[in-house]
Amino acid sequence: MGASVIPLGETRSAAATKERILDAAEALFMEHGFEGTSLRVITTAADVNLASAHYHFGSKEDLFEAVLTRRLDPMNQARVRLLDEYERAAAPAPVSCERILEALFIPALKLARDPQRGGANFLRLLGRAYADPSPFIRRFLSDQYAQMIARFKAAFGRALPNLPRRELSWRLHFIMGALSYTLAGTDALKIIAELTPNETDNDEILLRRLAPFLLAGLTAPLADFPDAHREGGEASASAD
Amino acid sequence: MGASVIPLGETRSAAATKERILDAAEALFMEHGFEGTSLRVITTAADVNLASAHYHFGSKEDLFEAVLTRRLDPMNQARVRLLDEYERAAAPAPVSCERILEALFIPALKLARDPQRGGANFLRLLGRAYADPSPFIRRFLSDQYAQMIARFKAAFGRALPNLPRRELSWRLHFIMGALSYTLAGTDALKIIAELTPNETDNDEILLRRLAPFLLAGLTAPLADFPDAHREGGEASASAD
DNA sequence: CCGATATTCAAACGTCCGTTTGAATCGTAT
DNA sequence: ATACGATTCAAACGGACGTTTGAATATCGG
Repeated sequence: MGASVIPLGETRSAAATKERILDAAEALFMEHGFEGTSLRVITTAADVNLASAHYHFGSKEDLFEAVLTRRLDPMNQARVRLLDEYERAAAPAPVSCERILEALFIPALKLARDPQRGGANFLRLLGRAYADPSPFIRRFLSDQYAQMIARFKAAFGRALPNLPRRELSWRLHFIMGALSYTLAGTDALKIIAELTPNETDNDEILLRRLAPFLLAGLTAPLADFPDAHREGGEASASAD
Repeated sequence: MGASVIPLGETRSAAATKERILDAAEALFMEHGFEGTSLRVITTAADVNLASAHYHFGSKEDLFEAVLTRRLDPMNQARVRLLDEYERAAAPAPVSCERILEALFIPALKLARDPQRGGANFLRLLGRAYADPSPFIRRFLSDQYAQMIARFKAAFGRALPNLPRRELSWRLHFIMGALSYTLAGTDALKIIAELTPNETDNDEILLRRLAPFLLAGLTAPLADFPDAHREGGEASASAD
């Protein structure tokens, strides 16, 4: 469980308070966003005194980062660990793209299906954090993801030796975009697409549909436009 | 220009005030989000009295919707119009997927490259609105997009007659996800992917990379798992 | 059991929020 | 020029915000 370890000089009940705050904050940040969630509603939901939040976490921003770190850090570590495993198993051959995508998705899937650990709630919060304007959130995510992204980019580079690094960067960017957007689960466009709610709630089905889609994009042949052989689409654009 | 039309009983300078407010709100909402932007900083930036915002728009939420509508409505109308054109030109054959994607992208491109109309700023704001938790934003986007999405889904259905409708819905969902995420341009993961800033700022290059990626995903062969016959990554990851 | 430390608590701090008000000013048709 | 509606303005409203304080309470090593 990992969370049952009580740091130096920290009371058992204090650790429980911290976790109750984190749990409430996770659910509420997910529901109303960072700016839209006050410490007062968080501490009320956690049945904890308002000042406790500052005592344990320092500030609202620090609390938000703690909420993200609690689950994001283990998830990204699991991703890298899984990729390591795959690479060891495949050596000296490179790991296939399918497998690399699996290493990216499976830890997210596991988290999503573990209701005791916040699960889907957290992934939706994470997906929203990607699009949050606050500078401190962006800085935080950069730091958290830098290692993992670099690791996976190297792996994809070995799996796709003929794909220029530049193009690979783009495609990895698109993959993370589709993934985070899908995990965020904003229901606005989902409903429009006439997907049954049951379908989009089940993250497993969702990601298993997403993986083949992304795999095809990742391995797509190189586009033939070196830069601008096509002139900027008039309305009646004769598109090739 | 379209914006120079002054509605009944509205003074010329009043129309200018409304537009100054909209411009300032667009830039600031993009920068700090809905909850993180106060009417006071908007009206200060617009060099307008605080009460004017309420006089012209009623409430902060109404102002936000007005900011979105001003550009989103024409863009989506242009998309449908362009698709109509392509269909008329191709009839009785169905329009190709490439063309349909073009109809989806070109109006966004045109908007992005028109600096006089807010351009890229607005697209980033839009991308963020997709992930915003506020219910009124979600409801608004649903209403705005319902028609256009249905229209494009039908076109894709004709272009890909062998793709089950259900699968098409998913893939359209992923497309909108990757598109909105990319347009949002959150720089956190961009920088990680080691893309030069110059590259991600140029929306044209960006979208022209995205289109082939999405096209490949859209036309990918059907995944072979009806539900769960796939044995996934065996390495400690029997993800069921 | 005691003393020190960790934690909780109610209350208050100053600030900013969205919104409202009522009077002053502007623009324009008569 | 005047009257009238449209618009701007400074000021204030009550309330919610993040944070701080200092006393009260719980916890635990000695």
